[in-house]
Amino acid sequence: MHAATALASDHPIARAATVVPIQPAVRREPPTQRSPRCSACAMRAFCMPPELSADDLKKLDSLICSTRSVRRGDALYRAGDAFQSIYAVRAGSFKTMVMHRDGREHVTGFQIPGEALGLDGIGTGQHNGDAIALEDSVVCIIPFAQLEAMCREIKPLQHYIYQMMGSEIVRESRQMMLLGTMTAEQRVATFLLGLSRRFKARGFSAAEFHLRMTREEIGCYLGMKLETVSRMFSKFQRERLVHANGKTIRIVDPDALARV
Amino acid sequence: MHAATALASDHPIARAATVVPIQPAVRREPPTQRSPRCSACAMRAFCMPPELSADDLKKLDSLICSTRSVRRGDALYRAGDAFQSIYAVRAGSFKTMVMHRDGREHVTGFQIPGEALGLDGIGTGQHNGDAIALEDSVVCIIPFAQLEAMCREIKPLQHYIYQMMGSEIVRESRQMMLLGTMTAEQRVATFLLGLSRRFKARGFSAAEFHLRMTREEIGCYLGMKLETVSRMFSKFQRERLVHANGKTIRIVDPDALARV
DNA sequence: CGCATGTTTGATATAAGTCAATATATGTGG
DNA sequence: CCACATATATTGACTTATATCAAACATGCG
Repeated sequence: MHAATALASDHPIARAATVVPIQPAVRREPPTQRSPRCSACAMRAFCMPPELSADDLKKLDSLICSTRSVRRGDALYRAGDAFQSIYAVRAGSFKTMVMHRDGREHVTGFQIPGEALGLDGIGTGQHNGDAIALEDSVVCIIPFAQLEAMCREIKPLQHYIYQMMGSEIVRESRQMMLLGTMTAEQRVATFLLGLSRRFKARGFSAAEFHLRMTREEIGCYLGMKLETVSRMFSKFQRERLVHANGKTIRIVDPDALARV
Repeated sequence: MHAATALASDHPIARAATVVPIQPAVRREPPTQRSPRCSACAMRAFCMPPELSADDLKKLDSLICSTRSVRRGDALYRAGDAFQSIYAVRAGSFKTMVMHRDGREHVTGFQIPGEALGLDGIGTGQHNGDAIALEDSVVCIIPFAQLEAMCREIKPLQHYIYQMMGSEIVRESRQMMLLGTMTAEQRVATFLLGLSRRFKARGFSAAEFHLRMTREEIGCYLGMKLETVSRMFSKFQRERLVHANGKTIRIVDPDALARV
C-alpha cells in the first residue's frame, strides 16, 4: 500500500464514518453523530488499553457514543473554550497551537488517527490553545466527567488515562529539548523520523508519506522560519537522505538522517 | 520577611523535617523517614485538593508516610530508573533534565516547595530524565500504585491528580512557545517573572529572591548559552528593570519586564 | 483554468554563539 | 578562620546559524 494516502480523507477509516454533510457558511452547533462502536474500531489499539473485558468494552461504548466532523481549517476547539471532552482522532489530522497575547503563535503538535486531543483543558477547565483540522477530519468525543467516573470503576482504563497524560508530558519534554538544543537541520531530521515512526506504527509505509501541513506550520512547530525548513529539505535532498517533492516525502536513508 | 532565603535549607519548612544525617561516600539505599502528616503540612495547599474531608485526609496521611532527603547535587531519580512514586518538594529545590544520547542535555524545569516531581515516569514506567537537588532538599514520597487505588475512592483526589498532570502539560506547552518563538531577552524576562509569581504564591517576596541555579542551568532551561543569560541580566540592570547581584535578584520594574 | 497560496532559492542582516581574559564567589583543608 | 583551589559570573571581540527581504516558481483548489 502506498502511504501517501495515510492522512487523506478517503482513507478507509474516514470512509467507515458516515459521510460529512456540507456545512452552510453560517456558524451553528458543530455536527455530531452516533459513532460505530469502539469495540469495532480499527484505531482501538491506539486509543484504549488492550486488556479490557467484554463487559468493560460495553461500558466504554456507552461512553464514547458520538463523533464530530471538522472541516479543513476549522477548529475542533479554541483557546478559552470550556473544557468538556477529550477527543481521539478517528480520521484526518490536526495541529494544536498556542498563541501569545502579542499574536505570536506556536504549533505544539500534530495529531494523526489514534492520537488524543484536548488534554490541555484538564488543568484549568478551559482549553489552553486551538486544535485546527489540517484536512476534513473526524474525532471521537469522550466526555471527560463521565470518563473520570468510569475510571473509578475500571482500573485498566484509569491506568491508561494516566499513561496517556504521562506520555504527553514526556513527548513535550522531548520537544523542549529539540527546541532548546538542536540545530535547524537536526530538528527537521527528527521531525521526519518521528512522523515516519508514527505512520509505521499505524501500518503505513515508514519510507513514504504525505505531509498535510505547510512549511510554515512545520517551521512554527520546530521553532524556525518556513524558508529554513525548505532549505533543510533541499539540503537532505542534495545529500540523498530524503526525497522531497512538495508535500510528498520519501525517506531514502533513515540511518543517516538519524545521525545528522 | 526577606525572600532571599526562600529556597535556603534553613527555611522553616526544611527545619520542620528531621535533620539529614551525613551521608558516607558509598552508595546505599536513600535515606527515608516517616514524615509529619499532610494534615499538618504548610505546603498542603499546593500539593493537595482543598476540599478533602477529615476522613479523606486521614487516608491520605496513611499513603504519604515517608519523606526523603536529597543532598545538593544528588539525584532524586535518574533517567531509566523504575517509576514507583511521584514526589512533592517539601523543602529545597530541584532541576529536572533530559539527556540526548549524544550527551546534549536540557533542563525541563525547576521545582520549588509544593511542586510535583516524577510525573515523567507515569507514561512508560521508567523515569524519562533526572531530578537533581539544587540544594539540600526534602521530598514527600507518594507511591503511585497506592495513589491510583486511592483515586478510585476519593473523587476530589482523582480530579486533583488529573488537574496536576493537565497543568504540567500546559506549562510545558508554554515553555515550548518560549523556546520556539521568543528572543533571549524575552525568555529571561519571562523566566524571572515566572519565578517571582511562584514565590509570591508561597508567601515570599515577589520582588526579591535568591536563585539556586547557575547561569548555565538557566541557559540550559531557556535554550541559550550562559554568556547570553549573563548579558541579559546586565542589560536589564542597565535599563533599571532588575537589580542582579550574583544570585540575588530584585525585580525593580515588573511591568516593564513583562512588556519586553 | 486561473489566481491565491505555498515553495524554493539567493543576497544580506542580525541575534546569539564561541573563544578568551578577567573577576568574583564558594567551599575545603591546613 | 584564613588561604588557596575551584567553580561561577562578567565582559569583549569575533564568528556563524538563522532570520529577513525579495523574486521567481509551482501547486492545487474552487
